Amino acid sequence: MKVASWNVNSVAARRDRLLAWLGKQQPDVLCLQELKAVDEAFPREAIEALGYQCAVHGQRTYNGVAVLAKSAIEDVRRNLDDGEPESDARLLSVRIGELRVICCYVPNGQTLASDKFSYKLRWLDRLHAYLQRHHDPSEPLLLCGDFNIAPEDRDCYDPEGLRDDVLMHESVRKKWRTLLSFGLVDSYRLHVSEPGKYSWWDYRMLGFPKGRGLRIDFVLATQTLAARCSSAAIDRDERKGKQPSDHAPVLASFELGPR
DNA sequence: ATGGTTGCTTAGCAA
Repeated sequence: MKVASWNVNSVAARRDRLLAWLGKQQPDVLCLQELKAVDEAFPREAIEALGYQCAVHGQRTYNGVAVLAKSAIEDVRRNLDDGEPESDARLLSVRIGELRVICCYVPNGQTLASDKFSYKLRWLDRLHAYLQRHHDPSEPLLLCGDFNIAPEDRDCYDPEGLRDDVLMHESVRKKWRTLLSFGLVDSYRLHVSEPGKYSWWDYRMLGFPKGRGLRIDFVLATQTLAARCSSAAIDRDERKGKQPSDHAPVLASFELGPR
């Protein structure tokens, strides 16, 4: 089973690239973030024509997440479901056979002093509580998405210079460690240990050509799945060429034969 | 050199 996560930065702007990538990579499951489109504007028919089912949680202008799958999607749940007022479409949870897939778009945080940053920290607390409330670490569960966190120095092109960046700050990394303490493993680091592997490069300041990236997109797996993870990759080539997203897709494959 | 890009929505915000 091939799983991928990709922040497309507008599903309308990335429509042709998305369809071409699906046709080429043929993932069994794809989590999308930053649709920047309402449900009605999602290119459902074109994606279904490629053999996928779609669960979409859209929003006008900002945010928006979706899960695509080659087999049946069931029990679709939206948002963090904790009674707090939520205007952002940032979380979508689905069941695909025995597997639970949660697609998330963690708030960026903008600047350390902003209200958006305290919202980010609180949102990560709420996500951890959501996992504890609805799930058990013994389940086959994947948490995929744009976490807007570079967990370690090897995930950043300039760890010293960006120590106080909202993607790097120790307060955010602490939330990351708490989140993974639920019982989640970063599938990419099961297979690749070297630094300099990134999933996002800023459009500004020639970020991609200069290699100024961070690894902030992940396929996280509970131990039962992590034990069956046979490969992981970042499709850096997808960041190249005309009108790319600022994020590259991240991939992980799992051997889920009869047990 | 304190900028720079992209996308959505139309001048300002978010990333």
